[in-house]
Amino acid sequence: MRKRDDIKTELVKEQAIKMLVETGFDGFSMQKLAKVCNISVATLYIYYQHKEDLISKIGVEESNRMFTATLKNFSSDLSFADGLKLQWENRAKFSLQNDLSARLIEMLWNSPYAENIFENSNNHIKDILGKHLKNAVANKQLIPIKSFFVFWSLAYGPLYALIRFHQENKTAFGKNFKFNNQVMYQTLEIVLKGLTP
Amino acid sequence: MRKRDDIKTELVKEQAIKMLVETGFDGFSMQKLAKVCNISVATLYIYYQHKEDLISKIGVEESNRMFTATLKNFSSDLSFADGLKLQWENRAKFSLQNDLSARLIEMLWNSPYAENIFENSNNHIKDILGKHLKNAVANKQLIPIKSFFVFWSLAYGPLYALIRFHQENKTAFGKNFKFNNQVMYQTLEIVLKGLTP
DNA sequence: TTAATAAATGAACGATCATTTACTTATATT
DNA sequence: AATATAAGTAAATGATCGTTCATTTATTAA
Repeated sequence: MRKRDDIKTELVKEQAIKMLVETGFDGFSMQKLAKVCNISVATLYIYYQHKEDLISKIGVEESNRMFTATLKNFSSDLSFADGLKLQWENRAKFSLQNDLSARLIEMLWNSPYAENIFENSNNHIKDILGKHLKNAVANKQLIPIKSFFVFWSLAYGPLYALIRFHQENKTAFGKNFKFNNQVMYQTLEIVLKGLTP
Repeated sequence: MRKRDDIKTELVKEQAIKMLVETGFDGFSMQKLAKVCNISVATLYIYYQHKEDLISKIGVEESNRMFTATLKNFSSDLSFADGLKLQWENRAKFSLQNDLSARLIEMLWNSPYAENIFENSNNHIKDILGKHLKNAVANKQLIPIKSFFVFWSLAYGPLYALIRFHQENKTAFGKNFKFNNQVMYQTLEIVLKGLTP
């Protein structure tokens, strides 16, 4: 028996993410990935069954990292404002500190891979956020909202828009925009103004 | 001189969008596109210089269609609430009636193609929305917001989240969600609650 | 020290890729 | 009716694709 080289497997993940983000789904290939990692293509097929498996597995792993980071220290029993603030801070921190991962997740959401990757991973989140929403309405910290989706759009949509602007920094719409805490807290304040009774 | 077959060029655009959305950037190829359109690959190279040119040109065209549709009947002189409502309605209508185009635009935003496609197309929009924002603040129809990006995130972020849920309908997060006017107007109402003095 | 075994590889497979070339076809203008 | 010219094509180019296979290498357990 020989142990799998953890450094090599991590290198593969890291370089795969980099290549996918920088060159897109077209532009990414197994042979290029192997070359960049200085390993044999065949080694990739020891780690993963096929290309789709590689992309899917890495996608699942990265999005789980993001979900976990976003919910760090969160509890459905937190007051509505505190809970929302914590999640905004967590999510923003993750996106800033894991730029490539955040971009990859965004790419995967808008690709045919999404169906496999995000199939079940969201039930857990939905449960937790749904409970938080329910508590908040019951405690009159939040105006009555029946639809989870309406709630989500209002409570998190603006943050994701800000993060997107930041990611697009060098191109397109977000030119000259820099995300920082001041911008985030100002936005959050107005979101809370709308959502609280 | 022989005239270019408009029906054929439109068929190419339509099928290219369909293939890109349904099979992703990997999964799309010039040869497959030609076969689906029952034309020769070489014909594609009469219409477009190369693959990237094809994707970029179609992307520019579709996003211009979307921007134009979103701003239909809009004027910076409309009251803040009226202007916002109109844009929400326009944008929602476009996304529902042009599902594939809306999905393609979303894919392109999160791809390396974005830099070429959306390079300049946004200055116009930013001008118009910026003016509307300014007027609204001056007329005290809107709380004072300094940053255009903060404003955009709050005013449009929730709508785009709703549309995304609707697009993801069959997969992932948006399972069982159906976009309709009631949902849109309820969300808009709360957005306005936050944004108006 | 050795036997067992999984990790890792180099080299190859046929398929498909983007793109080009030499050629034919259709039509607008004369 | 003839000519010019762009549209359109069939077939091929070499490169690269995803994947496999026979073989070697490293390491664990005995």
